[in-house]
Amino acid sequence: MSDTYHHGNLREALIEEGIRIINESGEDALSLRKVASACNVSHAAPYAHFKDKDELIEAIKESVTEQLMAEMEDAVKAAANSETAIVGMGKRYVSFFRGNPDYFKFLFGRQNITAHLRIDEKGDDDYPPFVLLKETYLKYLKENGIKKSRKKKEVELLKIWASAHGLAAIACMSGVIPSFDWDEMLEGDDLLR
Amino acid sequence: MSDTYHHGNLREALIEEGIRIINESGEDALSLRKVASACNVSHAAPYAHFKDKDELIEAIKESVTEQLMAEMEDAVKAAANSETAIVGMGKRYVSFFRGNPDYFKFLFGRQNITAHLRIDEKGDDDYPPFVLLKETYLKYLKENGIKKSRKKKEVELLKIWASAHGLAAIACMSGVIPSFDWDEMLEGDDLLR
DNA sequence: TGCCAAAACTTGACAGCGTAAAGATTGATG
DNA sequence: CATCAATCTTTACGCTGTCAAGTTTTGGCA
Repeated sequence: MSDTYHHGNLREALIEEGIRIINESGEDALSLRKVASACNVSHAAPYAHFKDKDELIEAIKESVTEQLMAEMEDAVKAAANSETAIVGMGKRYVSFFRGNPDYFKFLFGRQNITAHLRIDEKGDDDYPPFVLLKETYLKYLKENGIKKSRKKKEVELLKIWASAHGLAAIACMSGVIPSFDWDEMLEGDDLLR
Repeated sequence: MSDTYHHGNLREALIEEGIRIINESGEDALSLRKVASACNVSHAAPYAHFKDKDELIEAIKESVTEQLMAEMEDAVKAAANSETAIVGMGKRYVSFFRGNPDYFKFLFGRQNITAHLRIDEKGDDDYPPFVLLKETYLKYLKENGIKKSRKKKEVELLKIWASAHGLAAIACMSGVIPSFDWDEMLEGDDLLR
């Protein structure tokens, strides 16, 4: 078959099939050999386009990130000013990943934390650090006689939790940026209240 | 050797060696066979204690989480009141993972985001969504003629970034908690400003 | 005490994986 | 038309997780 020996667009096809497999079965199911055979190509063919599996995965991540960027740029255009643009971007960022949880797991990890965010509920397998934070927050409200609606409480709890978890994610999973002084950032309490 | 055929404490030994390997070479280097041979035991011996590799990994995660919990509980005890306890826990949470980045990667993912948090710097391979957020934030400051110290700007930027990223992490990587209404939470702007 | 079932561990085997080397096929270029 | 580089196939290797069957040890019961 003269028209299939040279695939013509194998690089893009591999990325596409890779994304499809991740969406259908998660990252663990992604193997070079499966992607190759999904493209009707031998298991070693990808090596003409990618140095190794990591390079294919990197290309897939770039492709997914481009989709996310398109959404965020859209939010910026739709915003009346920069301030609302920031909030809009944040919302798009969160909702993009909420609509594609497998993408987030693929880009950033594979753990499934369980945490009952609802104030009046709890689960046996809740992530212990979160449970501790939640209990302490409720105690804080009680001690100081603070009355808030359920929603307000949950929002506030979630904000604290997201700040800490997000900061840890950024601090630990960022490449080395030597000039940034984390200790200086953390010495005050601004970041966490 | 009657005293080594039955290891006596293989389960704990496997967990310990697993943690050691992760600390030394990262999660990718963790294989059942390596952990087993590090315990001077055949490659199938772990199956007497763990159903499969995932179950060993789960046990290792539990062990690491216990270490983290000990630190957080320490912070609670050291705090004068619940309010400072919250801030203290957040700090411990972040600093625990900063001191053990491999633990965070192991627990939550394997991605290395690159993002120049310093206002006056940038890198070619910065995570695009972060770059967009940063640029928009700087534009917002300029448009409104807001003057702040470098540090204040960086703190504020980091807070916004951490909120969004942390929320996405929580929203996407949490187990299903049916009664929690994410849409209700996200419909207002409280969470992101 | 002696025995026996269950627990702990070994050995051997299998399919799937990533990857390297060598050869076949193709399209483009001179 | 000849040639060469790019692309793809074939073959092979070691490593992996897992299973099945056999061996050793332990603990408890007759």
